Amino acid sequence: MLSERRLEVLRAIVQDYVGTEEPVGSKALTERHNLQVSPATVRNDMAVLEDEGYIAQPHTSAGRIPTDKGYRLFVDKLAGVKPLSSPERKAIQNFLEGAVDLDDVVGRTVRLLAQLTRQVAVVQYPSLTRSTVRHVELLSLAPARLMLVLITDTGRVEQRLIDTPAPMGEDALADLRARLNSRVVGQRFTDVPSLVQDLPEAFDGDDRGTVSTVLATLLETLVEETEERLIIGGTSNLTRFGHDFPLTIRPVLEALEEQVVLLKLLGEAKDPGMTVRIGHENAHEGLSSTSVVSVGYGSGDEAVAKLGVVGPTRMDYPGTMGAVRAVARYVGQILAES
Amino acid sequence: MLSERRLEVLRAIVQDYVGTEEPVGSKALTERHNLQVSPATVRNDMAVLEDEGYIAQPHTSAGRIPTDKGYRLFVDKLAGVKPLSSPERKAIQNFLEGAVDLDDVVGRTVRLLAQLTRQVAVVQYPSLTRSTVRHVELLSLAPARLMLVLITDTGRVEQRLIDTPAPMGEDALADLRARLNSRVVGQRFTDVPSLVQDLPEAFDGDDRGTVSTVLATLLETLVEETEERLIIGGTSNLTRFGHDFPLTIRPVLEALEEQVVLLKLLGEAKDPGMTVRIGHENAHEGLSSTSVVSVGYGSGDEAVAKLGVVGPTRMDYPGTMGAVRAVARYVGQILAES
DNA sequence: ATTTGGCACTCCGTCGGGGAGAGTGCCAAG
DNA sequence: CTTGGCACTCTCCCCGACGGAGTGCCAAAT
Repeated sequence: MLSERRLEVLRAIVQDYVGTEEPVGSKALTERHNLQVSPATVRNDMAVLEDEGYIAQPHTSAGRIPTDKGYRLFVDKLAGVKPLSSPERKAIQNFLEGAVDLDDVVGRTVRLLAQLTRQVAVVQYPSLTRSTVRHVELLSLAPARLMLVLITDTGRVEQRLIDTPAPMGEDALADLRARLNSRVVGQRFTDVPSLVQDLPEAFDGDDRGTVSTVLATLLETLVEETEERLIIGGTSNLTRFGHDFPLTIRPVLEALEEQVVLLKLLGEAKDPGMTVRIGHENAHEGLSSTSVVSVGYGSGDEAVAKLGVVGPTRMDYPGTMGAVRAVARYVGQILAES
Repeated sequence: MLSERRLEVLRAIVQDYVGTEEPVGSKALTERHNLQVSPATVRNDMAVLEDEGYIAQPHTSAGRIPTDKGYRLFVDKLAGVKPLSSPERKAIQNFLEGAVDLDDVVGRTVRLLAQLTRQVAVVQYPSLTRSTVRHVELLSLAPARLMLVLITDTGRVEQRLIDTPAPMGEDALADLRARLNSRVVGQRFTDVPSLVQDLPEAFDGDDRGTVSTVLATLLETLVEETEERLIIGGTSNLTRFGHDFPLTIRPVLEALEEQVVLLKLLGEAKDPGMTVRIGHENAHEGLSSTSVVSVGYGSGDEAVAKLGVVGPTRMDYPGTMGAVRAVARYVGQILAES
């Protein structure tokens, strides 16, 4: 186990390196932080920290920089979550409250998060899987053509065109609409299949086939759209990445364009609370020099989706974590209200 | 007026510079293109071209590179639009045909365009202004709360929550729904206001106020959502920009994040056909070293939105223009079919 | 009048050497 | 275990030299 002072040295190294982006040496450390020891002592501690793999030196006779393992320890043991200032909180609330619909909420959130953290922000749309049904609507567009509209409690709307095997009368359609809604409104998406499977039996003749088609499309929509959407923002913050970034920034931009990668990234964070994945802890290779801070958010107690930021491993973890957590809370409030 | 050969020299300079990204000298030119003259002659021509402002040299005794004016002449007079190869066309068609809904079409288009041109692609959603109404739906969510759903002929769906001054009966609601649809279905969005303004008169008492509220929201949606949406893709291609790109790439990324800027950019291209804006021709400062190639697309004869690419002024104009035009055509076809 | 070869000149990019500076590791003393 | 001292190692930066590519101009040729 590392002694108290050595942990303190590690904390100081992380803080300085995050601030200056330059390897930090023993002398500078003793000056900037009032460790009550001499540079020589710090050097000894650094040697130990390096042996243990928490810090490294880019070249012999350069200062030290934290390794992924060092950041991990810093995040787990040494750093708290920095609460936002009260003006910041106000700004968040004001900014989010102007939103008119779900798209707008998500759009504002991603911009807000990018601005607050000065990093790349990622916001996942509220998942259908954990949502409930607010309403199902069936519209007759043409004799044998229906449109199915699905509205969720988070305000998301999905629509599908259905070509039916046979035309369906207005009465039967109204009947189906009513039966459908009475069964599924307020229910979770995952429960819908079992709730509607016997519906065709209430209809006769051609209508029975039509109802089956409609239900098939509905279930298909539930499955397909479980494939989640997300949006990103603040990519221009990547240019703040470092001096060497031609090589660094490219794979990151590529990874960010692959929604699949991002979804997996967010999905891997099992912890319902905040998750921080540092450098190589991210499975994706292009993100091996970035850290991802993510957290679930939702309209109620339960998380319906995730949001987070992607930035260089050398980031201000306490501040970033504070911003991410605060934004998630406020978005949750907004969603609950609407 | 420039002589035939001088134009030929300019063309050669543009082509070489686009290929090599390096200033091109007189000797290399005569070797690579079989101009039937000596380097010395080419040097004289270059001096003239430089006087006229078509080319410039980064430093004395370096080769020449085209200026914005040079590219402009190249695009207007010297270069055609390079048609895509037949496998490319096939690939486009296959890739776009798998799309299931409008979001998917637009998403696939932007990825396709980015991949094809290896540049940043921008695709605007079909505009509501020039669309027609396919259906309007009103749902009762709660006693005094309605949801308005608007479906366009391009498959776009907009929804709005409405808090009404008083509850409305199911019958009155059905009546309103029927009247509304009979008036506006198939009509252009711009014509809707005049077509519905007298609708409240058909209702009595509380309902009249409710109807007015609904119509107000409908008209508001038409106006607000005329503010167009767009998506971009292929930002990682920016890393191909040049060697000096830390400074170049930043303002471009920032501009791309400002949807307003992009919309204005596309909007400024008045020509219904293809428009190429080169370097400083773009009003936005951050885009002064980029060119924008854009074209309208639509489901019928008329353009309903635009798409295009943003890349360095040093780009392969014929190839890019060919790809942009081809993609626009195929997307138009897909939209017309659905 | 235009084209061509020749030639001197300019300027960039690169490479190697020489400090200066920062930081380390180690050692011996406190 | 801590501290001061000291020699050592690297990096970074500046400088000057050099090679090369390309130009501009001129005088001769077509």
